[in-house]
Amino acid sequence: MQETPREAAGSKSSANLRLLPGFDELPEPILKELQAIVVRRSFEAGQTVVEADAPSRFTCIVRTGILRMQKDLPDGRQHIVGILVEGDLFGRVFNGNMHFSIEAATDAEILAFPRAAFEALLLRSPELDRLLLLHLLSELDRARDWMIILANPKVRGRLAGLLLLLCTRLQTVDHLVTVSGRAVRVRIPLSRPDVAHLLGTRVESVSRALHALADDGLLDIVRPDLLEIRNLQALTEEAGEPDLADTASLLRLVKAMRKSAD
Amino acid sequence: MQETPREAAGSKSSANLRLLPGFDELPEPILKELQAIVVRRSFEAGQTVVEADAPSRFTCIVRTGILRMQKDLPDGRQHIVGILVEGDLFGRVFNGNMHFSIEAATDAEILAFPRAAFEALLLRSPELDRLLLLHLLSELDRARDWMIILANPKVRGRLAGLLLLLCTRLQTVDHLVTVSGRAVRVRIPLSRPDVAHLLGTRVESVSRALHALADDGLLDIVRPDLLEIRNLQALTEEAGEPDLADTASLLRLVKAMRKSAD
DNA sequence: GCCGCGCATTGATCCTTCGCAATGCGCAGG
DNA sequence: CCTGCGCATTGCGAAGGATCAATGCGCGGC
Repeated sequence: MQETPREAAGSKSSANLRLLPGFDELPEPILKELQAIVVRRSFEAGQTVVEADAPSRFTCIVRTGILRMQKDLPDGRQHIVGILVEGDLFGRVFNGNMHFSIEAATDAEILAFPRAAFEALLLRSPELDRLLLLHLLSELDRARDWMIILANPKVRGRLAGLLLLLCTRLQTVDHLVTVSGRAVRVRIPLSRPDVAHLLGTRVESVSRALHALADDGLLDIVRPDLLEIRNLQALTEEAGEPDLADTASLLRLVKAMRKSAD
Repeated sequence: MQETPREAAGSKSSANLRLLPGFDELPEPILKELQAIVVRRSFEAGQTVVEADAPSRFTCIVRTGILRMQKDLPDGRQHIVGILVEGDLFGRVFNGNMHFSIEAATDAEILAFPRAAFEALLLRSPELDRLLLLHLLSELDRARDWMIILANPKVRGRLAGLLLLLCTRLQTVDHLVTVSGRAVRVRIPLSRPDVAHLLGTRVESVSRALHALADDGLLDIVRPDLLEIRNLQALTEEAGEPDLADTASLLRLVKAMRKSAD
């Protein structure tokens, strides 16, 4: 949030916090106070949202778009340690700064709460506090899922895992995951280099692994950034981790959408 | 905590909670209440502390020993997603269960707080709540550090990263990290298969990578589980991530101990 | 003291992936 | 329309790691 956003603080009223996941259960007065301190900020794809190790002056929620958390290595390379989508929360509270930078992977809009005010609110509202706690817990779960994906020795397996994770992670984001017939269609909001960094490999290997999966009929490559997963089951086995991403919920999604299509 | 510990609940009074990191700042009455509900439990190396996905009935703190968090894969393999040392906190609060199991890597003693009572206390004590929050944040940082290590394409680099992480992580544990002359001596509380799982590779590769580092003079292998790191700097470069583990604090440790040895 | 077992290491071979170079494709600017 | 640029893909030789098998080592049981 240290970077100068293209659009300065937007209208404070237009952001309906109640629509954010979990926020509908906050008591009315707390919502009002949040509403009063929130600042809306826009970023273009590629812009830096937070500099690594910079004093973090805001706690933020992603309103639209996709952000990537990344660590810049001394040799110039960078490693992605996670992505943030609609409704995700980021920023420090109470201590320290973030050890990674955050960049906009797509055009994005952020709701920012000045840190001091947010912390004060945290102390007064157990509900908000618990919301944050639960968020951190699930973030931790996700980080561990990611670790398991990364520990897969084969690029193919890691890629399969990543695709599954993205599917479940992007479910809630409009137009990125859709079900067509008996297949799941996914728009990958990351470039090939991004994916390669994420998986600890190179673009070429990603390309090869992806096409290998396509050749084996597990998925179709509609466009470089648009995949159609034809065999979720096989992909899960490929990843070697069944409950990795919440595949169950994905399968439910598929069934539900297939049923409604009947 | 569902497993039957060899020794049943120990004496409640003998556990001095104030000695735990962070706990000395809790207000007296809260400490008293924690003291009242805590149960001490012992586990032998290899025993299961918590079953994955089992209803988690306790929130726990490691008192002595090392635990490993691991995910059991359907094909029988298992992946380690983290280790817990003295003072670390684990267990769910408010929702869900853990998606990984916890095993004792060494003989271990833990302090267990019944979940319901602990949660009630959390709601009444902002200090305890914040302690948990901060703990989760640093746990998240660690998970991300680990991700970066795992994303390293070369086994050698991942191993270097793991060693550094272990050094800083085990600093606080007696007799595991010591400084002798200009070298750091570290006892690895994990077996080779454990390390291999952790790094997403096999025992053979771990062995080869370790001996390669030894051949290059970065470290000495005193015993299979006892390493003497001779060149922290080079090891850090090998890992490709400078502030990965808190190497700075390690260097400070080295300097401090060297100075005191003069 | 001998044996068997678990663990770490070493060796040899095969497969995967890396790393570099070249090609193909879409797109914006001249 | 052509050109240059960015990105994805493909090909190929070389390096690294996986895999299987065999050897050493420490330790508890007999």
